Amino acid sequence: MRVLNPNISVDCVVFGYAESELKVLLIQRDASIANDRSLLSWSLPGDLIQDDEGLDDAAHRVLQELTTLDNVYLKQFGAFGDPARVKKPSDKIWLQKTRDYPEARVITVAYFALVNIMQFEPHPSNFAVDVQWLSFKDLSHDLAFDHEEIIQKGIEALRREIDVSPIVYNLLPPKFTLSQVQELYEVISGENYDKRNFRKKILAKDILKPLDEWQKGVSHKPAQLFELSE
Amino acid sequence: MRVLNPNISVDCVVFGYAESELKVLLIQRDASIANDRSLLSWSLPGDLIQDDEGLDDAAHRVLQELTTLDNVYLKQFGAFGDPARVKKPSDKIWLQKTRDYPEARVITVAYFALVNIMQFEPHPSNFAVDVQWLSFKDLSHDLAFDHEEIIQKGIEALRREIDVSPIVYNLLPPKFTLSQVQELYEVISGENYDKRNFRKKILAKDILKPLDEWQKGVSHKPAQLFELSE
DNA sequence: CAAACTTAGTGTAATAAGTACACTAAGTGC
DNA sequence: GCACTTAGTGTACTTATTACACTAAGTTTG
Repeated sequence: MRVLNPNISVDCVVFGYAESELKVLLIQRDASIANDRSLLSWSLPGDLIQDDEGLDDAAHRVLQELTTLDNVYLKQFGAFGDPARVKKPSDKIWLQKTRDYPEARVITVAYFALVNIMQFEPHPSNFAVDVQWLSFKDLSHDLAFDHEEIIQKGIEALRREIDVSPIVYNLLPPKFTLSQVQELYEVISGENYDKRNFRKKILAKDILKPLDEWQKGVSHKPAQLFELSE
Repeated sequence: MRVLNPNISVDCVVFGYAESELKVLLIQRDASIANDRSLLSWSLPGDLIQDDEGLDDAAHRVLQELTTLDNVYLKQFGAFGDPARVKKPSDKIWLQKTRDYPEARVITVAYFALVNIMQFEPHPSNFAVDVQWLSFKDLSHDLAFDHEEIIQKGIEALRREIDVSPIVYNLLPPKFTLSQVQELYEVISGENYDKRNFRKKILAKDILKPLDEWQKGVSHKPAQLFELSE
């Protein structure tokens, strides 16, 4: 039996990468409950946890329930508990319509995930009526609750991780070119790197395996493909 | 009016430094309630949050209430929410005796702090009957709840922070020698450094100001004292 | 009071890591 | 075949990291 804890939620900041841009997976909550289009603001996939599940489990479950995304790497990066997290009228109304204890103080534990947009096709389900990859750089300023702040902290956590763990390759297809890797690093860090130096550094890590395969269908010299070794 | 949220607590891992060792500030919970000495296990200073206070505020308040420590730098480093966090009989009894909802699922948001043992003299208060600095390296294995794991994660968070921010100086007295700094770094990281290289590195950061003062009362060449600039 | 002891304090050479920089190669489109 | 586009490569220079050993200034001891 499913008992939701009224005070604790999880939220997932799912990053994707396409068209040379970082994307964030956002959902639109079902507004039919209210017949009010202003409730159709974007929010992170997240929900209350169950009383008998772990935080990591809750994050996986919620992500699966709302977006059908399964089996992704999720990493906790912070808890957000400003008592004034819920101040927008649309958030209040939405809580009224959907929660058993709409006035409850809620803190949320935030996770980030990295997925390859092409491999994972999210679909809305449960109370999500739409799921979209939105460009990180032009996120609207009226996300639900404090989700804008959470996303901001999420990318900072991602930046801290980028040089110590190979997780960024989750954002790329299984076979990729070094230029793709470089562009991805540049998008995440907001800096530009020298091509030769970047390749030197990335190959020195010894985690990429060159393949006997080359890009196809590009109108210039095709690049060699690589994959993550192991 | 004070309304405690039954599901959310904060815990503080307060690090100190003395006798060349890292110490952790632990409290002993009041066992008189139960007349049972087995409840006298050590635990981190922590308690439920109030419904109308922020997480950071709660951490400061709780630390102040239990140890009288005030005005310390606290940094959030994780949320712990294993549904089986409470499994030791002594923890269960203690919750029964002290909490309005002893069976409630509780997740805790953990903070770490660094204080100079000489400058902050903690005293037990509220439900703490004793406060002690215990050596990190020989912490007993029967801390309350999952506090051992929290402390472990706390030191990992501290290690990540040590080279990017000057917070470690919170552990030292206002005036200190470079050898003290080195020893502190070694204790925290668990590694040994070359004296000359270490001094070069630490002085290159340009955050230490040499004073016209020297150690006194030591039976060897006295070392020059430094302070954190600004 | 001299010798032993303890920790402070200092520089240099060698190696490794990071940076700056420009041309040729291999495709496609016209 | 010429223009265009991105791939791919090496070297010199600068900066950071490492390894390493002796003298200095006190105290303690015999």
